This record gives sequence, C-alpha cells and structure tokens, in this order.
Amino acid sequence: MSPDKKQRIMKAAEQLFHTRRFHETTLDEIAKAADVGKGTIYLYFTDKEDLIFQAAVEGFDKMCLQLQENAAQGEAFRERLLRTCENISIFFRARRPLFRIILSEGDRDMENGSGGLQRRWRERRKNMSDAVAAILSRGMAAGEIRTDVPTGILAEYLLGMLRTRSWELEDWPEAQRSVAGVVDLFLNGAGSRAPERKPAKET
Amino acid sequence: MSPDKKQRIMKAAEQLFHTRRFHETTLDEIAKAADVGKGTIYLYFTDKEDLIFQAAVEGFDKMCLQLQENAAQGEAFRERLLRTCENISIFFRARRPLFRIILSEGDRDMENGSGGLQRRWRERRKNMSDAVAAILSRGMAAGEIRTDVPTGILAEYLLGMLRTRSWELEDWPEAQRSVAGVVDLFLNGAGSRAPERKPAKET
Amino acid sequence: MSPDKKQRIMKAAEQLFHTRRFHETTLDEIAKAADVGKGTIYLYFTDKEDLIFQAAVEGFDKMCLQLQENAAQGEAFRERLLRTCENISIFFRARRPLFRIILSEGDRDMENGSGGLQRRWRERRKNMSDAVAAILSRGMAAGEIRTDVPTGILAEYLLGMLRTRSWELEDWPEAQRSVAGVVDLFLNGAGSRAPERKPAKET
Amino acid sequence: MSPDKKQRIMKAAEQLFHTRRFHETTLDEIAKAADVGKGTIYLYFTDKEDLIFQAAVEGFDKMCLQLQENAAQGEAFRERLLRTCENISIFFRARRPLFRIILSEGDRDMENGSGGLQRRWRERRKNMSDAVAAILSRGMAAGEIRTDVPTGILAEYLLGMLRTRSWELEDWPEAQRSVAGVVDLFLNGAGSRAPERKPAKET
DNA sequence: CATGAATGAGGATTCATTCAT
DNA sequence: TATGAATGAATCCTCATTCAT
Repeated sequence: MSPDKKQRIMKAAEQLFHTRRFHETTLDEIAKAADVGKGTIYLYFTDKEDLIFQAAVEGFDKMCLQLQENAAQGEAFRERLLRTCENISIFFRARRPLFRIILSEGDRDMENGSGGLQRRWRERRKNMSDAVAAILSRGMAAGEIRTDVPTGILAEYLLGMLRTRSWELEDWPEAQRSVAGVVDLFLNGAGSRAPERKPAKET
Repeated sequence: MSPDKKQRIMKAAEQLFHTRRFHETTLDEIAKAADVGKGTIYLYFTDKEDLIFQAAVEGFDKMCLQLQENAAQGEAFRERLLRTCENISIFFRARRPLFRIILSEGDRDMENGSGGLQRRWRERRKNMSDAVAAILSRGMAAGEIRTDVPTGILAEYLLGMLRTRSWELEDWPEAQRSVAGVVDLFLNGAGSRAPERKPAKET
Repeated sequence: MSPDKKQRIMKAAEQLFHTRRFHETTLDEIAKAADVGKGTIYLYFTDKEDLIFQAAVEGFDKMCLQLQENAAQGEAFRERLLRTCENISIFFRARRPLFRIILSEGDRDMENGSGGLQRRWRERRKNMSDAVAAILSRGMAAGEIRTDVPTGILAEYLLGMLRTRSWELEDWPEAQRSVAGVVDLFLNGAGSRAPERKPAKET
Repeated sequence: MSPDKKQRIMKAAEQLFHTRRFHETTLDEIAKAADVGKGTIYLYFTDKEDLIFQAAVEGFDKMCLQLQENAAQGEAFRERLLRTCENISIFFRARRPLFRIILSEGDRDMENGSGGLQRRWRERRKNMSDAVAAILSRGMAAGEIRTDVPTGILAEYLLGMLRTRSWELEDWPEAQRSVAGVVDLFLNGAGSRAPERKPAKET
C-alpha cells in the first residue's frame, strides 16, 4: 500500500502548492488533502523540502530518458527539436509552482548540510539540457546550426526562452507564443534577413 | 539623518540576502548589520516584504528612465540595443538574490490583500520591457527586425535570454556568454545561414 | 490524556491570574505551570483570551442549571433565594481574577470579530440572572416581592450587591457582610420601618 | 500653555478609551488626537497608567468635596441622598471606560512598585463612599435608616447598585432604571410590605 | 517647554518534527 | 506500517519610553 500513499502525498502537495507558497502550505494540510496521517509523510520523505523536490521531479527522469532516446531518432532535426520543446513545455506546465519553490527556496545550501535542494535539482536538470544539446549537435552536424557557440549554451538559451514563454508571456494570446514560434525565433533570430528567410516551419 | 538610515537598512538587507534565504534572514540580523534599532526598520518599511522589495527596486526606476531616454538616441540601433542589455545586466548582477525572493515569494497575491509583492514587481518591470520593446520598434522601423512578432514579445525573449545568461550559465567562461553574444544570438538565431551570415557583430 | 491536559492548563491559568494581570501572564508561564508544551495550549484553546474565558466559565453552566432546577423547589422562597446567592458567591470567589479580566478586556467586540469575550460572557451570564429572576418571580407570586419593578431588574441589583460584597467589602469583618445580610438588605431595604419590620434575620 | 496641553491630553485619552482598550490605545494616538508631541505627555504624566488615572479622577476630588459640603445641608435627607446619587451617576457616565481600565488593569500592584493604580484609586474612592455614608448617618440619626448595619457598608451597597444601574442595565428603558428608582429600592427593599410603604418617589 | 525619531524588550503564535501506541 | 497528540524553537512586530535638538 506504500507506493499508493507516496503518490497520494505528492499529488496533494503538487495541488496545494498551486495556490499556496512554501511556508504557507503546512504538512497538516498536505496530510489532510492526501488523507494520510501526518507522521506518514516522514515514512516516505526525509523532510518537507524533500517532499517538494520529489513531487517536482516525479516523472522528470523518465522524460529525460525519453528525450535522449528520441534525440537520435531518424526524424528530421527540426521536427525533433520542436517535439522535444513541446514535451518539455508540457512537463513543466503543471509543475511550475513546485519549481518556483525549488528555484528560490533552495539556494544557498552551502551552509546547510541538510538539503541542497537547489544542487539536487541542478544535477537532475543537466539531463534535460544535455538531451536538448544532443539534438542541437545533430543539427550542427547537419549544417543547420551555427558552430560558433557550444550546443550546451545554445540549449540553455532555448530552455530560457521556453521559460519566458510560460512565465512571462502568460497574458499574450496562445497563437503569439506557440512553442513552434519559440523554436523559429531561436533558430532564425529576431533580425530580418530579406530573401532567404523562410520562417516558422521551413524544411 | 533619516534617508541615511533607510539606505543603511536596505544595504544591509541586500548583503545579507546574498548568503541567506528570505526566511533565514531575521530582522534582528538586518537591524544589527545596519546598526539601527529593530523598530527603526518599521519607520521606513511597512513590512519585511516591503523592505525586500524596496531594496530590490532601489534604483530600478531611475534605470528604466535612462533606458527610455536613450532608446530614442540617434545612435545606431544595434549599438543601442547592446548598450541597453549591458545596463540591464549590470543592474541585476548584485540584486539577483533579492529578485529571486520576489519572484518566488510573491505568488500569493490573489488571496492576500496585503502585499502583492509579485504584482508590485510586475508593474515596475513593465517599464523595463517597454524600454527594450521601444528600441526593437526602432529596429523594426529600420527594417532590421522581423515584423511577424510583436516587439513586446521579442523584448521578453531577449530579457529571458539575459536571465539565462546570468542564472544558468554562470559556470561557463565569460567569453562564451557575453552580452554581445546574447544579442547576436537573439538577432541572428542559432540556425546557420550559409553565405550572408556574418555573426557576432555583423552590420 | 487530553481532557486531563485541558484541565491542567485551565487550572494553571486560574492560579496564575490570581497574582498576575492579563498582559503580565505569559503563555510560557502557563504552559510551564501546567507542565505541558506551549503548543499544546493551542490544541485546546484558540486563543489566550479563549483560555481565560473557558477557565472562567468552567463549571458556570452546570451551576446555572443547578440554580434553575432548584428555583422551582418547594422550599420556602426566602430560603431558596438565600441558598442561590450563597452558591453564586462561592462560585465566583476563586474566579474573581478571571472575571475581572473578562469584564475589562472584553470591550472591543464591535471592532474585532475574533473574540467577543465580553459578548460571550454576557450571553452566558444571562442564565444566571434569569435563574435569580425566576426565584424572585416565585416570591412575587407569593406576594413577597414588590410588583412595580421587573424581576429581571431586581435580580441584577441583587447580583450587584453580591458583587459589592465580595469586591468592595473585603476589608470588613465577615459577620458584617454575610450573604444573608445582603439578602436581608435587598428584601427589606436600608430604611427603618419600626413596627411592621419582619426581616429575614431581624434582631 | 502647559495647563491647556495637559487638559487636551486627558480629554483625548478619555475619548479614545471609549472605543479602545488599554493596550489597544497607543500614546501615539493620544498625542495625535491631542495635537501634541508624544514626548509632551511625559512632561505631565509619569507614564501611561498615570495618564489614565489622572484622566479618570479629573474632577473627582472636586465632586467629593461638593458631596461632603452638601451632605450637611439642611435639605431633607432623602432629597439629599437622591441628589448625591444623581451627581455620582453623572460623574461616572462619561468616565466609565476609564474606570473599567483602572478596576481591571490596576490590580496586583504589590509586586510592581511602579503604579499602584488600583491602590491610588481605592484611596480616592473613599472620599466618595464617606460622603455617602455621612448622608446615611444623618438619615440614621433622623431614624430613617436602619441601625443594624454600619453606614459605611450601606454606602457601598448603594454605590454598587448605582454601578449595576449603569453597567448591567443599559438595555432596559431609562424609566425602569432611574436613579430615583435605585434609591427607592435601596431604602425600601425589594420585599413588599403592604400598608405602611412610603417610598422616595412612590406613586 | 516641546518634539518625534529612535530604540529594543517582550510575547503570542505557528508548524516541522518526533514518538508512543 | 500508520498515526496524530504533543512539543518548543523560532521570529515578526508593537509600542512605551527616552533624549538630542
């Protein structure tokens, strides 16, 4: 029965953090929402931060593996990149509140031997940017990606744009901020280059 | 002597938040570091959150005004854009910890009528993205910026890339993540376009 | 073990308020005296005020029920009235400090929706004055009580005299301020009416 | 200008305490309302309690002197008693909130060398009850007051009934709780004695 | 006399964590 | 495994009082 309970707890946490901040969400509430005893939480998580973290990255590793597997697929490079970005966007959509906590509360762990919440996340996160970088490398090999910037850096910028898309552009109409649009902008840039430009979904 | 005290308090807060998180930094510490009485803080700030906020945006409005004034300068468009990005980068460098707090702690606006820390920031922040958008509009008028995406959205992506630069790329060598490089990538994109590409600082 | 703890806390509070005022008595002290953790208090009481209130009225309702049951007893009216007053006096003896707090601290009802400590007490108190009024009504029916003043008002005056007895007359010898004396004074008045006087405990 | 300021402060305090409790009313508010600097309060009062006290007893001594002078007046005894009670009632009407504070907050000073707020009041109060007792003594000499109870005690009960009148009977119509009614009840009692009844203001 | 900026002691309350059952 | 009653450390904020001007 244990895996079930653990799931219930993480689910409850995810939902509660949508409307409450880290310090506003009590373990009592989470336990109540998950319909388990408060002490039960400590059977599956070492502490509150650990619960947040596990709830956030739940499924993340699986996604990264998927991305990496797919990276090498025979599919067209741009298609692959677009699919990847879409998968990533979907993954983070519901988890944004959780990651907001990790990104903010989890800094400065040097002093605190306990968590290292931020550090733990950085390690995990690398799998994702590596997967993106791998795809970009394929594009580079195919002559479709500029070679003067390391793919690791390019991958980060692309991820940064995706974050902007979902964090800062919420108020704009979906059509204006499609994932495809982000990828197009990332590949072609904001500058206008008259004749040869064939934007959005060129081959 | 009052303006002095207020400054001292904000300075102390800024420094302490470099090594401590929001809930780890007590007002006692801040008061001690600023060498003022604890109650004095409440003469200048309504709240702990208000202190954070004011310390963070201290000088922000002035910078936005500068950016807006400069936006229209006769200077070459790309030069102007680059200078603007550099100014923004410098401004945020020391204040990153403060903004990390604002970005994370300020989500509960809807429920809590008190602060609205996040909302307050959103309002202020608009001045900055508007300034960037204004410059991009100039570029668009000059035919140097693609016209199929609103400048407001382009500005956000550019700012997002700057954030990536300082938040995610810290471990890469400075040369690889220069502000100029960001602007170049933003304008020209990550895709390679054979003949006409003259990267980094092209015309 | 919970009912025990609640009792211990109320007992400790009652005793501490004998020597300290509301704002001089800390919850730490109470917790210490009751030998429970400070947080435990909040398991049984919503508030410091709530603790005071519950400690004060502990047993009050039971007493009021008793009074009401006895009110209708076949016993002689004056006997009944005297017994009732004695019971009331005894009840309040040890609780006086607690009620002093309630009577004074509870004035801000209108503004503060929280407590209404004073209001809560008024509601409860009515049971007591009603019980006394009921007895007086019996006396009135028996022709022993004047009919030109509502028994509700008479009851209040009688209770007021009992309060005077225990609050203002502490320094007088017990013999001079017996409950019987109060009842006699209440019934016969301070005026002398030579021949026809047939007081409760006349010379 | 000093006596003026002192008056203003006491007046402001009196008014504010009508709607706020002791610990809810700050010296800032009082200073603001009195339109004086906060420090000025300490020129006229040793501390907050002293301010309350002085504001409460302002005019009390004068009233007591009046009562004592009038006590011996040739006027009919019952008339005199009634007038006295009316004066007392009027005096306390506006000051009730102040006295509520004194009566509650000012207990238990044995430990605290500072105030003795309650003790100070007891001393002052004696003048009032003595004045009432003096009148009752006149009545006793005239054979109108029973002789088996000391006039000091009788005075206290009468004052207690007056307090009940203004504290507990607020919700009853004025006609039912006139001062004359109180005096009548005090003199003749609540018991009915058919023929010989000749109350103070009987029909 | 008058002021009000500055102070800092003081306390209610919350909530993550434990542990006896 | 599971529970939830019990705990007490931890901290923001208030406000009476002081004192330099």
